[in-house]
Amino acid sequence: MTASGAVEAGTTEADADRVFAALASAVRREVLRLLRDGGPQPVQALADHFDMRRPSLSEHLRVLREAGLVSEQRSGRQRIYRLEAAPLAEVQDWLHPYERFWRGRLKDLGALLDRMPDDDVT
Amino acid sequence: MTASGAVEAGTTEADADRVFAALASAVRREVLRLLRDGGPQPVQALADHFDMRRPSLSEHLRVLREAGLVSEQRSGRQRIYRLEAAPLAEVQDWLHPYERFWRGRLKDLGALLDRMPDDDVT
DNA sequence: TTGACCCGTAGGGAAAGTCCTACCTATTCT
DNA sequence: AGAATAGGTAGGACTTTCCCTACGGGTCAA
Repeated sequence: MTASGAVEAGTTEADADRVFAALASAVRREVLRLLRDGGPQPVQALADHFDMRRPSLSEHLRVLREAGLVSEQRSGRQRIYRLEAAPLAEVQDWLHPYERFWRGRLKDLGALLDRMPDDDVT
Repeated sequence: MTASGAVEAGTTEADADRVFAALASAVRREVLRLLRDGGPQPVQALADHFDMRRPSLSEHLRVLREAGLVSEQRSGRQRIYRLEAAPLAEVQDWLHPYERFWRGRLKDLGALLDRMPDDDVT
């Protein structure tokens, strides 16, 4: 009921924790970029881009997998990793309510309204 | 040249690390939501929403501050915290190149193209 | 000035993250 | 079958995070 369901509207806070934590690493973001620009790839092809032992990269891949950001498909003795962007779509959804804070001049209106709850701050 | 510059186009990987890491905590995301919906507030008002000692919340606020997600303004013996959404705008920018992976049927086209770089995966 | 209040910092302990070096399984080639 | 290849797991060292209890500095009210 967590990954195979149809729509799965409910994203828990723990899910969001995992996704943001997974993104909080330059190595893992680079892995996602490689999968985005280079398509699905086996581990070795990804590892070539990093100055790091393969077991360490394996752990990064595990973090990405548990966040739902990549999936693996076994093919012979290789594991093909593929980008799974659904969690990123949820990040974008999470972002929406904040948009008015940086969208053009609307920001000024928003900031003005936000200043009202307090009495005066000089 | 890091926080007060005009446009500051260059966002380093370390900056992104800090922003995503800051967002990887339900407590800190809730702080952002409180500032978004309730406007700028002093620490005590924020602390009332959490089952946590205030010094701990202070550390969370420091993490958010160092990520540029909030700013503080001293007012008497209070510190008014305000949402700073600029880093969130950069998160959205980071997200853009991934959009085609979840946008409608375009996803299928993208997935098809992504499958080509490899020879055969059966 | 004394005391109450707001809030940050210091330091400690438990847990988690990140890298490493072995080591293991599964698959393919000869 | 035996060797080589692909890649995950185990366990250790080091660092970071996150919570806590003290404690210190600035501000306001009496």
